[in-house]
Amino acid sequence: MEPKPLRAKTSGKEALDRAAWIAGALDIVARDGIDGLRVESLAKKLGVTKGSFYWHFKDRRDLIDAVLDDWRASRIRDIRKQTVAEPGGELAALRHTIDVYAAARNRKGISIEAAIRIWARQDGNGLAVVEEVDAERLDCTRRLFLALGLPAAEAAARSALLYAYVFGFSMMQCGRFPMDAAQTKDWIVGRITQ
Amino acid sequence: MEPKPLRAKTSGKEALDRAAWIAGALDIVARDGIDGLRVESLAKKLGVTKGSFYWHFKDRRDLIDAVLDDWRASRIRDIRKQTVAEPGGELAALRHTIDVYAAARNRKGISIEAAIRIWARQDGNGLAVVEEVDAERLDCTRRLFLALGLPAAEAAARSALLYAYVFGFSMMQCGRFPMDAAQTKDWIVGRITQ
DNA sequence: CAGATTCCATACGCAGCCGTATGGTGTCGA
DNA sequence: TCGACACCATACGGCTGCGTATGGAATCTG
Repeated sequence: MEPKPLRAKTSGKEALDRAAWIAGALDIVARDGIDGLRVESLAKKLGVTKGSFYWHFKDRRDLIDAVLDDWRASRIRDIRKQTVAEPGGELAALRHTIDVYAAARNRKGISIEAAIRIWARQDGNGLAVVEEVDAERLDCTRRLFLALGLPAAEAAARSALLYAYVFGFSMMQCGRFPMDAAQTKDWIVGRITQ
Repeated sequence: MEPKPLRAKTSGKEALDRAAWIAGALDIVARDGIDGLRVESLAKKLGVTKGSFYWHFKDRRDLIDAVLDDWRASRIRDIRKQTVAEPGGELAALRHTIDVYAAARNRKGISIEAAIRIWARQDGNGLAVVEEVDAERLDCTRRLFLALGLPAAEAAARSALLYAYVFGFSMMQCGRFPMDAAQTKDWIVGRITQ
């Protein structure tokens, strides 16, 4: 009954699907931003022409919305995965979350996030997506603080500080900072979580 | 002896100088980013044609560099102004700095900063400018913490937390957040400064 | 095997933008 | 009054990018 949309081509070249286009688009977004995401250059990067693109997508906006949906889903999936904690392991989970998100590694993810966030200032749909991700992230860390027994207001404040710090830190990773000193980081993590 | 380059035109229309072009450029950068800064659209916004632009600037890159220089100078001037403190007033100066920089107002300034920072990831000159501004801001707040008698490592860590928080907060001001609750803000400010 | 469907190439018109070349108008100094 | 210069308009060629129209090759279906 399933139409089985992905056909296993016997020839050497695999047919592209929307997921492949979105993956390629994310590479470009990380480097050039949403505005730098061009149909023809993306097609060239994938080794095809835009004739292929306009078969999979209605227009450029359709691609952008697909990228946005993909990003939202992956970001929500990730924050939920990073913030799972056994009872009693909430503090370790918080430290782990800060460590993962405020990392010099994951440059591509940071670039994508920054690009989407900047662009979303001028776009209603993008704005909604960013707000959903922000809300979920704040909620996940807030729940951990609540599980540690903190009062609601302090849990909200700590999660806000955590998120703002992590995001601000990652956004400033253009150049090497004195911020990446281990001693400084440890002090900050303690200040947020304890 | 001075060549007096700016002539007071007696006619109604004032002649444009580089400063006027830069000011107009900053408006566009705030809305569309550096990549959205186009010579012809900027000229249209200023009520002239690009014939005028190419008299004042060598090319589009020349304008961008001028915008960068202007932004760096104004940001360094501003952080120095906001962080002056009488002896004994360092804590108040720190609170004032957080209040000024992590404000929902000043949306244009935040947009400009974010746009420049994003764009600087792909540009050497922009990167250098951003790093200069970051270094100066970190240094200004660090000096305040040092004046409060904190040890050097903690002063550095606090200034890093302050900067990352303020910047992350301002970058997330797309939608309304639970972060702007007065109670939450007060808790965070205390956590950073005390 | 014949037709339908999937996936992509090619070609076209249109628009935006860059940088240059060139001409025009107003203002200044001698 | 007369160049000289500051400031800007107009016009041009070239490039990039969007979206569409159309054709073609490969695969699936009956």
